[in-house]
Amino acid sequence: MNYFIDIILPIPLEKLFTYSITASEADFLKVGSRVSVPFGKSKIYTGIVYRIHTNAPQVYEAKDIHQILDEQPIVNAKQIQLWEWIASYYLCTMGDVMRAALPNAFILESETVIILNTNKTLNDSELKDDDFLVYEALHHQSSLKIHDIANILDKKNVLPVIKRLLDKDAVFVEEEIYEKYKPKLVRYVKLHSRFASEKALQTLLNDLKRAPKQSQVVLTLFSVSAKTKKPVKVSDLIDESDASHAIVKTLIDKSILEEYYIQTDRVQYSGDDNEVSKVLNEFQTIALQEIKESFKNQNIALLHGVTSSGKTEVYVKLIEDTLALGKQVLYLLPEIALTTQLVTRLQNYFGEQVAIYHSKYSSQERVEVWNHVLENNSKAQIVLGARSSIFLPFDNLGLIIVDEEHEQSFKQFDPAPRYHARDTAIVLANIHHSKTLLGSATPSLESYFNAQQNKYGLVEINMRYNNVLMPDIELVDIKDKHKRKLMKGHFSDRLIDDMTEALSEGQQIILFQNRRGFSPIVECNTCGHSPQCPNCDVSLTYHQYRDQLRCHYCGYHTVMLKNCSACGSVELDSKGFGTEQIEEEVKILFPDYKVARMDLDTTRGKYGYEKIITAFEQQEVDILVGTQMLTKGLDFRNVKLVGVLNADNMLNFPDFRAHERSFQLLLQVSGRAGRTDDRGKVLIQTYNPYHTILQQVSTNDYMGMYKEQMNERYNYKYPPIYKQIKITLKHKDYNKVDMGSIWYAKSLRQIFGDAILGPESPPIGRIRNQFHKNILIKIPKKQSLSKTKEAVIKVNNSFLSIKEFRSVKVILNVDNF
DNA sequence: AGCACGCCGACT
DNA sequence: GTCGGCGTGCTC
Repeated sequence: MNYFIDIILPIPLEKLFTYSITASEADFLKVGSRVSVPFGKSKIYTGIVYRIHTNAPQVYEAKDIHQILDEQPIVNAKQIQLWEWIASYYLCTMGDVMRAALPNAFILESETVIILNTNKTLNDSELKDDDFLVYEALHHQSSLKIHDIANILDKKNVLPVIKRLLDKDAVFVEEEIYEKYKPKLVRYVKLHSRFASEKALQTLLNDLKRAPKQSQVVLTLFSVSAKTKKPVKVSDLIDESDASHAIVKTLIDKSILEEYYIQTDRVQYSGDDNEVSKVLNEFQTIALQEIKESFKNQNIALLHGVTSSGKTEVYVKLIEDTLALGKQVLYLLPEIALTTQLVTRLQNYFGEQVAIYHSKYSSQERVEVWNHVLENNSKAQIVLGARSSIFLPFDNLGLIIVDEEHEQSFKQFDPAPRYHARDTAIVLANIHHSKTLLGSATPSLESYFNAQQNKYGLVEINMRYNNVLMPDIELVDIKDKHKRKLMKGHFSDRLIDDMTEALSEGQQIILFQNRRGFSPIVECNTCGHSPQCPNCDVSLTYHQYRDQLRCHYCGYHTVMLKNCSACGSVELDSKGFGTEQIEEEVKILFPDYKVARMDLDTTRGKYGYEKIITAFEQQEVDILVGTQMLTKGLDFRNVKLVGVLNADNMLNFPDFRAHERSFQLLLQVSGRAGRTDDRGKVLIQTYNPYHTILQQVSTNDYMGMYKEQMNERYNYKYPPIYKQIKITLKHKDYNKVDMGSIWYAKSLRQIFGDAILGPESPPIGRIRNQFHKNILIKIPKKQSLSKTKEAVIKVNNSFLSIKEFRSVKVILNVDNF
């Protein structure tokens, strides 16, 4: 009997690939294990076993596998089920899902190495210059990688050189693969076993009398191990005994000490004993009861609790209950909220049982978390993670919490799979027959709609913790202030007055400036020209801290120009205002107070974010100026005043969700104000104080916003009433995308009629030298989603089979919001 | 996606 | 004349 396996490869191809295996391999292998397989001419890839069977492929001969990489599967059946759902729902391949799901270190790829053939000596004159350089280099280094050779020759295409050397038998090539995950080893020492007896020890101590340093190290070793009753780390021993590495090394060389290694975790929790969870107040208790009640009949509940109503405490109780049942908990958060106080808080309650998983973790650290979850280790009973943690190998999830459920960062946009972690989490929970709790102070319309339709249970908390009052939100009409000359820069007299007052009372202030679409742009005062990005259709934005012009889309940057590139005039002015400019203005208005800025530029680096937060928490900073980041999961005690410098730019953003988003964002920032007993104050500056959204924000009227926005969604056929799929076509040649998108839209219209919008050029028509076109499909709720997708795939396949369009990149984005 | 093969313009 | 551009086709 011949055995075969179908495997998933991490490449965006629809097909699975079939390889041949031996009977004993068939016996050993399990679905979900990794194998490495030869793929194409020379490469070796990592694949996941999807199916083991005995049906030989008909039209080709299956290759043998290269190697089995795991003794036990690293992916379980439930995960494969989830992967399949993602691939079919979000219109991507299993390979795409695999790449997103596994930590990088699990995906091994081979690297070609070039080795000198020592049995053959070549005459230098037989070789070309480049060939000779490589040949020479190989005499010094036993092997070279393609990349090394490219460096030596300083050119990209080195394959012809290697080919010539191969033809001359001067070198071999080999494919090398190596395990990327390396366990972290820590060096320990103990006294060599030959001194186990009392007598031998005495002799040793006598012998060491003439080496005081060494003897001190040995004595320290005794005292440390007596005190801690644990193995002694070399690093601790050196610290304790005040000795050098050299002395320890001598002792090891003399076989007085013995070294050994223990594998440790890269991420360790080293907190104190766990705190007992807090007693809930009456509103929280009611909410908890209602959630439990709702879970009896429904699998999903939406917790709508105003800012600082203490949702976290409710979660903690639910987590405790789930753990008591011996089940795992997944707690999803937007990426940025993970670096903050909430993590510490949960660790205080649950200590070692909390594992954290997000993109700032190195690939090695992720493998460790993955393995802990896979083994259902006590160290990973609660996983606190960003969207990608839905891919961890859970086996018995009892509860998934999606906190800040409305956050758009749960949706992955760029590489496929373009999944929404909240929606995928619900599917994951179904697979595990577990419960899902969505939480937010400003739920997304789709979730609230689902709750209204009784698809989800709905629980509300309308009181803030400790009965703190909701902040007083006031709209400031800056059009009027401008008219009456009451503006200083971007600050109204009202805002300045309130700031002065708050500062004089020793309280802190947050100023919020949404940067999106409103960055400082340089404009020539003479001709009105503003410098554009050479690769994208956008104006460059000015960054003061480096005196640079930058493009936010492709990363292009250049030094600030001295003259206008169009007319040569020296009168260049920066228009618009970003956080940097606000910071400058605050410094001038309040020179006696300390200002800090928090945005993408200042939070770069692993701890950039924490540093600013801590400084603000410790009240080293009086005024914090920042972007969206400020809204996420932060809890400051002493903030009296929140100022929004301009609410209009986000309201006018061309997107059907702009109003919903603005509402959410403004209420979230407002929530930063007044978290202690003093009532907080929020000032929102706007040119348009009668805008309904702003009115709804100022009265905290979620229902009003919901009803009005839903009305619009009905009228204009937008989600959550209609489903939508966005199709983006990209190409560097404008005519090609243009013709392609017209063709594509036409074919779709033949099936869906006027449910098709476009093709349209997006507001920014060119990014990284690629022209974009968008087509939108609006799907009524009653229309079968799977049928629709089948039709889309059909159109897509015929599109790709047209020769002229083959080079056009097509992106299918399901639920592109 | 990568990678090889193959055909055409711009330089030592 | 070669180098290197990218269009095309294929991967068990």
